[in-house]
Amino acid sequence: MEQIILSGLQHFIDGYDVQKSNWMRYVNPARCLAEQNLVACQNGRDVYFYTIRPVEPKQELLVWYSQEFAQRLCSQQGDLRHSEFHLQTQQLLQGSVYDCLKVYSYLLITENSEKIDVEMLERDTPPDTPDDQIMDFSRKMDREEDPEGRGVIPSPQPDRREALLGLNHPYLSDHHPSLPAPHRGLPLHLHGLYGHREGLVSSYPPLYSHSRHLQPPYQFLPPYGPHYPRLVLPPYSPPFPSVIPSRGSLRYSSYLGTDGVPYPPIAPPNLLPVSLPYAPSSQGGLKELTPNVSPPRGAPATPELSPPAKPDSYHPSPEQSPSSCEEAMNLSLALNKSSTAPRNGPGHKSLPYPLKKQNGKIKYECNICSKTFGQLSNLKVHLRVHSGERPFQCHLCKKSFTQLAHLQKHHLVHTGEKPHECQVCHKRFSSTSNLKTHLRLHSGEKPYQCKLCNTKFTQYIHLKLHRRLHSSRDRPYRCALCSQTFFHRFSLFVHQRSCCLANSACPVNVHMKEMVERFDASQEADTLTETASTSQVGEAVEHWLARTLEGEGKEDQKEATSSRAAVLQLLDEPLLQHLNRIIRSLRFWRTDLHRRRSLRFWRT
DNA sequence: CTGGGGATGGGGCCC
DNA sequence: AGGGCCCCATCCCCA
Repeated sequence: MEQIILSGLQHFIDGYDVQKSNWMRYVNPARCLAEQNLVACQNGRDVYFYTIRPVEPKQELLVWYSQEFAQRLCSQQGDLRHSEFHLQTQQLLQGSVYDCLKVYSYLLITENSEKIDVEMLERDTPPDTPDDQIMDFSRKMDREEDPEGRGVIPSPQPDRREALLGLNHPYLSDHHPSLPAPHRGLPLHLHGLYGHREGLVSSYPPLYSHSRHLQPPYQFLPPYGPHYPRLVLPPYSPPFPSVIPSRGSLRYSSYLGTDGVPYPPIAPPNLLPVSLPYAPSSQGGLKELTPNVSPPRGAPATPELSPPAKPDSYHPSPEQSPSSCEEAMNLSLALNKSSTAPRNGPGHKSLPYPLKKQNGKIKYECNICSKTFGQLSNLKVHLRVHSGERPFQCHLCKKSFTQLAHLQKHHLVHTGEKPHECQVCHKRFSSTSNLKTHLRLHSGEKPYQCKLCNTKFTQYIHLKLHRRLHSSRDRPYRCALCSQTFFHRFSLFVHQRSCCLANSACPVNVHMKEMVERFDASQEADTLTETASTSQVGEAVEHWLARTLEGEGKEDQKEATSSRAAVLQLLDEPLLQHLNRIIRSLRFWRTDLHRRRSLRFWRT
């Protein structure tokens, strides 16, 4: 193969030169979609071919070129001023298989050359670079979205072979009306190589961009696990490397087999990476067809653009003879590897995530839920939540997990190991968090408190369950002005007199509303009948107030005492005056607390 | 209903 | 980049 540098393009792959080209020249275009057994995808400047079904010996390697690809091929025409392009286009029109492939490779790399070297940008962007100057392909996708808002560009679907090979094909025209302008000039990986009619779309960044949120990735990326046994690799480009099974999952089996692993011996043979949904390729495949040029496993079809293969880094040892599934996995791994290996020249890496800057630090944002992460690896682990990838499976119970650590923790279930001991009662726990929860029993700490009745709990879930009790009860007394409801008539009465008509935006009134609501839900209010006397209500309020103030800090006890005294003085007055004065007293006391910034009571 | 504990999910951070 | 550890949140089960 030869590599030339032209104006506006990076590389040119000549499939004619049998001395320099590799097995890629044996890949032919399929006559129909059903015929294809290879899928092509681009990663950086590398072109990869995946087998999507077993390839028998002597079987031709066939890849289907979509109409979308043909369209992009056309759209490039204006960009390629070099006469080489015209020559190739002419050859393409003649229907040469190799020429087709040749132009295919040509365009892949040419399009790629338009991209900014994001890795360099990521590395070199000064901290004060505005966000909008950071290359973000997902945003680009947003900007260039179909103006009509369609997530997928509809297009006619003639025979694709004809379309590509030029026999009456209408797509080798810049002026064809069906040519989706928004897709012109997009980096190839933003499209995928295949059209949408058969549901074949790229799972590359578009799926993870906000503009495509209507197409959640999991519908294209079935989660691994027992429910998805060895699915055929769908004919779209692979997801970005984070969704591809990580090397960690491969390592795990050997990792478990090594010494020093915190597992008892029973575990290792049973804990293996989960089966991947890649098509099992038959024995043979590429090797049978290209015995002299068989690439290293996982090598891209554009080897001169890729780092040399590192056999030791991901090839299983002989005793770990890879299954066909693992073969496919290794291909993915190599893809992953190649995307991160340093290479010369720009435009070999794309970002499947937007970059943000927060406090001068680069944040990696999830394209789906917009969560940001300080480290890319954290984002990649997070993305498994959306992709459904659960690469770590327990082979004892078939449960799978998104993180190795989770699997390790889970394994304690089978071993019965409880490595965390309470130093007080020596009870043992399998997790630190459960130990921490347990320690609250000894310390008496109950950090979760009900706002309404002040009941405290050691666990948040208990508070949540408790809250349901409040919400499940009927509140028959509704304020006609603000629709707030109460359990008790007198609560509604106080509410309407004290805080409903007042400026509700005033912080004092906001808290007064809370006060009334809390008293309404208190056990003191519950003990009162709806026909309770003034003094009975006043007494209940005082009692509730006193109890509420219990447990507050000593600094607050002073205010609590004086407040109780104020309440007690009011007990023998008529109810309305009674409560109003209580409220005024409380309001004053609360405002005073505000000033002193000791508001614990009011926040509870 | 409350409370205690087991199991798991997921993010942060460091190495 | 990935592993390891820690932490918090959550769900579930059961007494």
